[in-house]
Amino acid sequence: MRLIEEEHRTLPGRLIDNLTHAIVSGDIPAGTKISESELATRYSVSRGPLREAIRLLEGRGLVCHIPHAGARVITLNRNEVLEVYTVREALEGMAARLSAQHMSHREIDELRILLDKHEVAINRADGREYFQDEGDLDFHFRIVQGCENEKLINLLCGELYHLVRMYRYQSSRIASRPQKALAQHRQILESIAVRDEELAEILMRRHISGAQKNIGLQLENKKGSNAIIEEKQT
Amino acid sequence: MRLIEEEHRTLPGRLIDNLTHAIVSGDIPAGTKISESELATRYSVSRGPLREAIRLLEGRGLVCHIPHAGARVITLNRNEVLEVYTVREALEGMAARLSAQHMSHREIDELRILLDKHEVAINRADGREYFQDEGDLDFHFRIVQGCENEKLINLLCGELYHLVRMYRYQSSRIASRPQKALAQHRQILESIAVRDEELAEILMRRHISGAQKNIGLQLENKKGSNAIIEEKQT
DNA sequence: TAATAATATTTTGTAGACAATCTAAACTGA
DNA sequence: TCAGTTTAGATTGTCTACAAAATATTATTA
Repeated sequence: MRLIEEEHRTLPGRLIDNLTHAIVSGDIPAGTKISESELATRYSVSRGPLREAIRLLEGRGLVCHIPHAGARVITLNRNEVLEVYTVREALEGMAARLSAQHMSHREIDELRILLDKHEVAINRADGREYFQDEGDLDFHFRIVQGCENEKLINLLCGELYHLVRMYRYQSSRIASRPQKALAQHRQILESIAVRDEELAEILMRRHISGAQKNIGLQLENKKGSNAIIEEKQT
Repeated sequence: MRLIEEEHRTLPGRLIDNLTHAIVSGDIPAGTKISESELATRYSVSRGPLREAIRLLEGRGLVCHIPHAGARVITLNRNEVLEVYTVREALEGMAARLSAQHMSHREIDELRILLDKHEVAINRADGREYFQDEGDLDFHFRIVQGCENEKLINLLCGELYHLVRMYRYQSSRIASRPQKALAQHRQILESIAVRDEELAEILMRRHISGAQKNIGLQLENKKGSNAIIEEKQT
């Protein structure tokens, strides 16, 4: 695994992208210790730029660093996953409200088309959950993009998005109920279409809160399984 | 200005604290270019640890970095300040809701005492706005602490808190209306005391939304004054 | 054999030197 | 005088080497 050879960028920049991707996609699993020397040789760079990249990731909260002991990919236990969803509820609720104010008719129409595609995918029943999950992210992603609040977009599409993806890869797949989620997406979109901010926010919050409950139940049993995973592929 | 000489910590760690404080307190004003060599000599460290600290701050969003051109302290224009307040509204609203669920009677009583202190400070009319502003932050700070959601606490007391402080130092002082704010704080606290989550969230949101409006009006006139401040004390 | 102490090895922290890039100043030509 | 080019300076990017700390290993003793 070498660096994606982009033309002209700086080493820390490339490392940041590579590491971020590796972490959120699960290539470097949660809890893994990050060995500077090993990664340095793997990416064939010296430790300097690598340390900078790690520090940036630490600032973004993807990695936690203990002095003289090195950095580890963060681990989300059940409680922390639920916390993330609470934050999402607040933030995406607001995003939905703002999108109801700002989204163009064009964007709304495009979203309708997107949801239609999801429907056929689901009905074809080839719908491996993968599709629905990615579709879910996609829908939420677009709503967030529509809110026209840069700060909100960065938080949601940056940090929190990464955490949610990490969790999805980390945990065993969820038996989501695509039809239900799709129906809720439709409701949300229509409330945005008629510019009902209040309703848009409420529906979005209910939608995410429901997902949170499902996840809470699902993680109920395997309480012990969230211990830090050690030494697994540094 | 040298490093705060703490016993045993690592250089990047100390630099992070020093720089963060310098930035949010306005010692290094918004927009300032961050010169590696100068800061390195000022803090008497080599550029390595300094670069790490800067990268972490970049990850936290306090600093923005352009390859081969160096890092600058971020600047908030009017619109961005308002955006931050929108995010605060969503997040602190949720925090108030959670605090209504989780705060202990003891914490609530302590907050009542705090508000009493604010009242005498205001009535004595020695209330330089400083007191009220810090008091305001203090109140909000405690509500957030009471929500028992680590993620939420980190976002609010970390990133956003820094941005709000930065803005306060950056802009000319605000003619806030301490009495009105205090009354709202009292309302919020009482809704928490009776465990009315719904009301607590609504009141908190209204409170912050109001502050946002004030700031919007205040920044109305001096639209031009938000240009990036250049080269001023690197 | 088990627990503790001492040593060895690995890993992180820091500094300084060199290379690449950008900025700005000086120069040339019209 | 102004535009464009070239050169000089300063700044950022990267690497290697060394110091300090933590972890792992071995040795010693009860």
